[in-house]
Amino acid sequence: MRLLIARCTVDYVGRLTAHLPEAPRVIMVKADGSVLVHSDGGSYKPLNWMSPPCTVRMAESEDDGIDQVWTVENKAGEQLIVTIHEILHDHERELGTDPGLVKDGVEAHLQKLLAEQLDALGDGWRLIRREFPTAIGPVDLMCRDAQGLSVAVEIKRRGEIDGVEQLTRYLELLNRDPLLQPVRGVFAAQEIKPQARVLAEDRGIECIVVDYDALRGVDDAESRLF
Amino acid sequence: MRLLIARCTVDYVGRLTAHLPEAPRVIMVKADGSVLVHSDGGSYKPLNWMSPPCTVRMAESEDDGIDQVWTVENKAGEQLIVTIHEILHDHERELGTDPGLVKDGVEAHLQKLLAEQLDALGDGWRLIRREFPTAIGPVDLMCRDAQGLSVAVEIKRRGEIDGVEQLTRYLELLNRDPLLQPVRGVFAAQEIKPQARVLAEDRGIECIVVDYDALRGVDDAESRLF
DNA sequence: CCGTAAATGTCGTCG
DNA sequence: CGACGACGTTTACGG
Repeated sequence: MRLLIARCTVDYVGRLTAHLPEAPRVIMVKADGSVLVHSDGGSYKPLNWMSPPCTVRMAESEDDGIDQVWTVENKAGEQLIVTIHEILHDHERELGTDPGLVKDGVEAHLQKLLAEQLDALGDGWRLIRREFPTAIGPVDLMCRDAQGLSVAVEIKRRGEIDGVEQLTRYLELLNRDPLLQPVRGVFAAQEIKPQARVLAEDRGIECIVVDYDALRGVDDAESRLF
Repeated sequence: MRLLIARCTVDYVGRLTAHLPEAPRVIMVKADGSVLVHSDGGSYKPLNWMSPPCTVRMAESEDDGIDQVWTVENKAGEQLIVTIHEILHDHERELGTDPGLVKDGVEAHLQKLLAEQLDALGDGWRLIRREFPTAIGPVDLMCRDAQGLSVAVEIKRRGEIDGVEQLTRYLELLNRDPLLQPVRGVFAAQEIKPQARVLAEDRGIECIVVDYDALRGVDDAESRLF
């Protein structure tokens, strides 16, 4: 890991072309050769960057007002050209590999909790399987309701239009299967946007807002019993 | 801008919870209070972060093996807690505001070029308007073909399934308008994924792969004439 | 390696 | 401020 603060000009030529006029910025060079150029604001996204795997070629320059020119290139031939006018700070250190991030609360957990607590979706439901496979991708939960009819459940953290489209595609396909049809759809999310709800209900898809904390609470309570 | 290299533990509690075990990492504190925690590899996305606007509270610690505890919080109450065990490097510098990035080659440009060179889509077409407004959003290009029939064009850099869905929604709506219908659809992109092509053609939508460089070349040549 | 779906997506624009 | 679509989306996961 090398950290530079430098007055620099940066050009990217690849999927698009982008140019950064000269200004002081932070340049981060990671162990895998990737390069990030950050300004002193904005979000976590760098102004410009090159993702690994890539190679860095660093060349001194004789030109007036230019200290070095870095050419960072990946396999696809995309290039990031960093022209360094003046180095203001330069520090390098080995960090080693990171143990990595542990996450909780993403869609996968919501799916697991709902699979264990189907009553949050409907009374008397039975789980056929999670990640029920279809030709165009897996259905989050495939169930049978109390009447034994098929229900395809699409789970999202935030329910938006594309989630409804996704479920619609599944339903269209599943309803061609004589062993399953008729299959109805349920769109379950912690939050459902109004547009998504309108579209879903227009297509006969039921919307259910689920409470992650409540599901987790029940789960924890059950865990403590055993 | 403050750059730290430190052995640290990081916890995020907000839209999800996430934990980083102790390890040496780079911590970037920007002028707007945002904090990024980077490892020495991966891509431009930090392991953990807090986006602006947010506030940082830095507290010394008496605990054994803990130097400082930072609590970064945003308006929504999401928290990033950085526990610093040992500072390995620390540097701070004012960078000022960045002049910002200049881009070229994105979808807007492709749309402009196609609007000027409709013959790349079909002979004898007339442009009705770019960004043709509908209740559910603007259609990239609304045209009339040589027979005077309506054509809705959806433009993408990379043509994938959701682009086809988007165009399908527009067509469904537009075909209810007696002044326009029948409206056919054209899906134009620099690259069209096989699945997207199958879905589009299944719905009677024509797929056209456009050559950005060629369009730009013609455009440049025309520009030089005037 | 391709394809799909998720993301603490982020970022711009427009109402 | 919310909604919506683009993004050099990036990233993870499965066949």
